[in-house]
Amino acid sequence: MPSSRTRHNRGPAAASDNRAAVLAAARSLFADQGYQVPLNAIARAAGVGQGVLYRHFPTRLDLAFAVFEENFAELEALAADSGPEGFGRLWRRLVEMTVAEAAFVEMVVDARRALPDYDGPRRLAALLEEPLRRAREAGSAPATADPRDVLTAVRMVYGVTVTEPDRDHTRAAVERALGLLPRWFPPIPEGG
Amino acid sequence: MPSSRTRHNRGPAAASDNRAAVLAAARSLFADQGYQVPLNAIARAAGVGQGVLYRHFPTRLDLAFAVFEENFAELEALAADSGPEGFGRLWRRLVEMTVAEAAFVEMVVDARRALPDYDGPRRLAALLEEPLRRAREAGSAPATADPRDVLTAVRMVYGVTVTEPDRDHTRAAVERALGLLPRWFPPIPEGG
Amino acid sequence: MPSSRTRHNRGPAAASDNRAAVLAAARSLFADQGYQVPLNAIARAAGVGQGVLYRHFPTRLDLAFAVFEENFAELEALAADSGPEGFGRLWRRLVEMTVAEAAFVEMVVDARRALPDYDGPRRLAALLEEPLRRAREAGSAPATADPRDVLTAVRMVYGVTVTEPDRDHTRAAVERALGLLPRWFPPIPEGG
Amino acid sequence: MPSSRTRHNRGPAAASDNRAAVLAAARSLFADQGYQVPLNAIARAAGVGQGVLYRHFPTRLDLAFAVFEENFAELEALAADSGPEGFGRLWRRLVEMTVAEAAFVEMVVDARRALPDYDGPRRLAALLEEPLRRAREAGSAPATADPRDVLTAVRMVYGVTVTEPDRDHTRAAVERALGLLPRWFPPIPEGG
DNA sequence: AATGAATGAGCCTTCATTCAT
DNA sequence: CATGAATGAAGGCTCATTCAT
Repeated sequence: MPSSRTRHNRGPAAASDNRAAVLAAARSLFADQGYQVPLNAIARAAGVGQGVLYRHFPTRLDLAFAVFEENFAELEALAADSGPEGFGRLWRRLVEMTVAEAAFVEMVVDARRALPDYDGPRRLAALLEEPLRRAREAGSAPATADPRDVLTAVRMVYGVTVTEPDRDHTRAAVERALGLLPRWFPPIPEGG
Repeated sequence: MPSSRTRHNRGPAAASDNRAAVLAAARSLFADQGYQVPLNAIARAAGVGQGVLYRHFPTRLDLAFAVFEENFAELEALAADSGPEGFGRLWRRLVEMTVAEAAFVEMVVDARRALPDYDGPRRLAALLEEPLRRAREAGSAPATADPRDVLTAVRMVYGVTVTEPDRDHTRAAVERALGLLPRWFPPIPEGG
Repeated sequence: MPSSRTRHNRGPAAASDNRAAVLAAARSLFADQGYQVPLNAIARAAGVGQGVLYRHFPTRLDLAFAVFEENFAELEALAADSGPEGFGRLWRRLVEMTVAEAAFVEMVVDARRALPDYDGPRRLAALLEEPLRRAREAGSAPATADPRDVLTAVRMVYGVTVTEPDRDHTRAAVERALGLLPRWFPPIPEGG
Repeated sequence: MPSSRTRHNRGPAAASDNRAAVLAAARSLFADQGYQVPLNAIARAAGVGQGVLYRHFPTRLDLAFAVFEENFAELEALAADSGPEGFGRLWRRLVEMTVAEAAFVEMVVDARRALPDYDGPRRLAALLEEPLRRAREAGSAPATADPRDVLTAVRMVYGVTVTEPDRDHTRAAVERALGLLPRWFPPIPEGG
């Protein structure tokens, strides 16, 4: 009999619901408050106990991995796109993610520090390989263009994003930054 | 006779030594651990009590202002340099500072947030004005080159720096980033 | 196995015990040391960690509200008392509370400062209304007697209490003070 | 040769100036911020070093004694006043002091706690003796009126003063309190 | 398996008091 | 004697992590 004074323990069946709620809350708070947002704030926003968070995600990194796995998956899906526009779309999405979720980048940094053989950057490089090759073949990228350049450019955009105190100016700041990159990094379409 | 349990009070004459010790410790720890390093760690590293730090620098920003005022001064001195190479030197020094002391950039961000009329960015833009004008006249920068582009580029370099978990790779990562910027941003000379 | 270095985590079931322990410790220390007693002293006296105190009572005022809500409730119960003696009992209890728990008064002052629409004084005035009306009707209070007079008299008794350094003399000092008030404020019965 | 970097050490001749400056600052800050105002705030307001304050007044009590000795002296002068109005003036001045300088009362309390044979209250009682005797003889105070009643009444006024969060209402609150005291305590004249 | 409370270390800040010059 | 800096204890608050139920 559920106590009238405590929340319902909904049992094992709720586990995946809880996990999803934590992930959604984490994504939202990572985006709003950054990667270092207090974990208890995430649990609270998810409407679950602290224990649930730790059960599903023993460390902050585990949680961030799960949150941003979706980002990886989305990027990989986009990379599988065949057209000659593939690289452009991928780049634009990377920029959007960096702007909207700087925590994505911070997570990768944290992971590389904590887990020496974390493969995030390699995974990103790998998914960029083929679209970039096609761009080179199509002449929309120079022969020397390399996935590492793209990852570096993402880090550059990240730098502009996190040093902008006024969110209303972030887009303009990022546009100025993109303007400094080589032309083969397509700019963000207006209003995008 | 100084107590064996408390540190010696070296008297007011030590004030400037202590201030200098705090500044040195702060510079070192800002460089090593970033702008958000605990203030008590700085006091400890300087070999002074907490109170000394607060007496000299009531807030973290006051401390960072004092530490990085030297950076501003150095850059302004460099900017007063005449020759057509002025902008190149300034840019290289900005990059070095950003790499060695990412906290410099973080301080500016914090100041802009906390003190709406903080003039750091304007001061940087102002000192870039003249060297950049000369560079444009000498044809080593395009007519459209603007101090705001330079500040944006610094933020981009910052992004690369703080996302590099392995300090041994920072230089290579920054070089790759500089390679993506327009040619009028001179690269760092080898071994520099 | 609980560590020998850390206290036992008695689990959520202990929550209400802990809350009660904090309240009891707070009441005791408020009475002994006044409203400004360090919060960590309260946590220590309650045998709980700092966090527990902050979890249950995020601010000093929250804690004091909880402690002194009992006082309000007791006074309201007393006020519901019918007979013509109602006001006399209420007054005597108010005096006792003020003497034993000057922090009660200090809490109301703090609340008025921190929360402009704190209703403590209005609540006290309201509960006095009816008993005082009956006292006026019974001729034991003058027609002009007003709840505000009663609250003022409580503040006067408070003044005598907190300026008495020797607790053994507090009763005598308060009796002298009551002797200066109009007769419709019944004195404390001897030995009371 | 006075250093250009530190304030002038004005030598022994300045001692009494400094003492006076500290007293003036202390009176002002005691009145504004209460008896527990930080001592370094007093030194700062007086424009002297901490050491000066401690040299002249080793403890807070020593400082408060010196500040409020003037109050005692003023009251004693007033008490020497012969007319039948003597007590009334004395009482009004006591009330004014209590309202404007609650720290006066707090000092007496602190002194009684710290120095068991502090004679402040006796001194006050003594200076009240004669004026009160005259008032009794003139029929403006009852035969039972006693200096201890007056001191108690001061403590009552103090209670009203320190529990008033809004300084703009202090006068009204005190007037209500005076209205509850026996008639032989003359009220404050309007606008007084 | 979920709950949500407990713990305590850590950091921030203030201020009474001491003391070299 | 004055100066004014140094000290460090104290207290406030937060949050990562653990754990009884």
